[in-house]
Amino acid sequence: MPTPSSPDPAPEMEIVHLLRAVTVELGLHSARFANQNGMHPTDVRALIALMDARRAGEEMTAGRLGAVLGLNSAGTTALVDRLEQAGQVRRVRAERDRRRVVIEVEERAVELGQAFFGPLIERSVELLRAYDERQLAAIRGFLGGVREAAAEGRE
Amino acid sequence: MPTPSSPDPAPEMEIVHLLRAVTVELGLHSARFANQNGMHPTDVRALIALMDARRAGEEMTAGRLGAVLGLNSAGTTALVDRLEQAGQVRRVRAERDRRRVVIEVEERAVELGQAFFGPLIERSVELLRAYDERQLAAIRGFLGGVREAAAEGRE
DNA sequence: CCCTATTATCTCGCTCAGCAAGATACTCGT
DNA sequence: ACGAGTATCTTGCTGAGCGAGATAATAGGG
Repeated sequence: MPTPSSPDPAPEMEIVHLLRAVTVELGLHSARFANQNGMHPTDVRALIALMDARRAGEEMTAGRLGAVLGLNSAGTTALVDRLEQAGQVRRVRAERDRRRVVIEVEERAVELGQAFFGPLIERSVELLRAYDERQLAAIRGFLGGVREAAAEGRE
Repeated sequence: MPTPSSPDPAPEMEIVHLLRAVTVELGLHSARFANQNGMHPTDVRALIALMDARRAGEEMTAGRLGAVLGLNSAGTTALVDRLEQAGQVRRVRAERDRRRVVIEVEERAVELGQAFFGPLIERSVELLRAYDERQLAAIRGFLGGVREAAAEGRE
């Protein structure tokens, strides 16, 4: 009898704990990337948000970036200052509305990120290739469902 | 043509991005828990580590906790001070080796955590119940594989 | 066309989490 | 019982992020 006092948890709990463990491990992985490049966790999150926006073809302004990261305006300015000084990002005043500052990632930062996260991403894609469409649908469904459940209650 | 300049990425990338999105969303979820209770992200991570240890039936000392969270000894002391003052944790000098300080979570913190994370966990278990054993094996395999890949290069 | 309300970013002063270095307290092998 | 080793705590400091408010640009009603 492994844990005699516990009320025999559902077998699904194993996967729930596994998902949590993965998020912890990915967080530590990002932290290593931050350390190696003299950055802070928030800087990494910012770069990820910026690259997501770029891939989606959307402009990322200082304000939107701060909102995504949960920073106020002062913190956002400091963050962009830091990233700009490190040469990972540049400020571009918007032509149309010159109050807005569009943040663009430098090619340098993109390459840095790919060099570090590339192997992990490749390994993940490899793992997925071993599964059939029904299994992939399950993975998609589970992850999407958890994301939705976690996103609930965001004001 | 959605993104004419991109080199047509593997369809598996969708799931990789989805996993990253889930980790971001879970991070924000934890941050909300921290905010609502006047805590900091590190405090939440500490409570999670403590409850994991408790479930595994292991003692968690100040030193081990600091190592898990990547804090040095000063930061660890400050962290435990904070949690103790908030009544979420108690210090217990070990009988055998009185240099060691075992950290135990107060029942109050466990209940707080279950009240907040319970619904999300329950929803996740529900999602999983919709899949057959072959699909669950795929989810386990993928998450476990990513965890292992991310854990590589941890000194 | 000006004047006001609104929006977007930045500046200033501060708080507090976490770090480096070292002090303190306890244990164990010889 | 003493010196090396281990676990935690103390001190002083750095810097990320916050609150409040300044600055700059736009949009709309008179």
